[in-house]
Amino acid sequence: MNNRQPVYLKLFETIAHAILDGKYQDGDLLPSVRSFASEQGANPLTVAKAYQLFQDRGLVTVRRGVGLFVADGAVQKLKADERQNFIDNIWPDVDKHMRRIGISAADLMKSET
Amino acid sequence: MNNRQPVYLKLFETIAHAILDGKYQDGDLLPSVRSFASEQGANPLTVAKAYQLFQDRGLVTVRRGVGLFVADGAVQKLKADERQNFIDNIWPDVDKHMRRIGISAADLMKSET
DNA sequence: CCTACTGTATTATGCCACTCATGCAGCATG
DNA sequence: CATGCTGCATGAGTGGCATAATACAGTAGG
Repeated sequence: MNNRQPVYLKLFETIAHAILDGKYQDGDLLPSVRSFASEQGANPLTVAKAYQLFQDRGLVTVRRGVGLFVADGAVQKLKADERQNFIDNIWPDVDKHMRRIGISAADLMKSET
Repeated sequence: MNNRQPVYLKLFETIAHAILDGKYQDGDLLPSVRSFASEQGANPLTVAKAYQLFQDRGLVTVRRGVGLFVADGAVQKLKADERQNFIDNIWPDVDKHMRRIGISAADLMKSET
C-alpha cells in the first residue's frame, strides 16, 4: 500500500548510508547529479532534490561547475543527527509498539547474531 | 521525518491500539463511521476507509444498518498479525538503522524504566 | 577561446493517493 | 410506514511527486 516513499527520499537515504558506511568521507566528491541519476535510473532533478536536503543541513559544500563535496565534519554531524533523531523520534514509537504487542528488546537480542 | 502518514492509517492505528489495549473485545460494537469521524475531526469516508482495512483482514463483521463488530478471535489475531509484521518488516529495518548509527539494543535498555 | 563537464532555475505536464460531498441501500424501533 | 440510525458506492477536487525540455551560470583543461 505504502511502498510510496518518494524517490528523492530514497536517494537521500542511499547517499546518507554511503556516507555513514564510510564510502564517502569529509572532502570527498559526491557523484554528479547527472551521473548518479543515470546510475540510479532516476531523473536528474529528482537527484538534485535529494542533494538539496544535504545542502539544507550543511552537510555538503557546493563548488558550482565542479561538484558537491562532503563538508568538513559532515560524517560526524550526520551520524550525530541520525542518532539524535533515532532516540527522539523513532525509538519511542518503536518501543511503544513493542510494549503493545508484548515484545521486549531482550526477546529480539536472543534471536540475533 | 514522516508527517505524511495518511489520516486513514492514523485512524486505523487508533482503532487497532484500542483493540490491543482491550478497550474493544470480541463481539463489541465499534463506534459508527459518523460518530468516530466527528469525534476525531475527520471525514466519515476517511474513517470508512480505515474500517475497510479491518474488514479486509477479517477482523470485523459488518451488519449493515447496525454497525461494525469485532469478529470472534479478532483481538488474538490482530495481536499475532502485529507481532509477525513487526518481526518481519519493522524490526529488520530498525536493527539495520541502529547498527549503522552505532546504537545497540543494550544501550537503549539501560535508559529505560 | 572552446569544449565539456559541473549545479541550478524555469516552466509545463501527467500521475496518483488522499480527501471529501452527495446520495443511496439496509436495519431497528415505535 | 416513518424516522433515524447504520455502512457504502460514485464521482470530483486537491496536492505532492516525478518527469521532461530548455536554458543559464560556473569551472577545468586542452
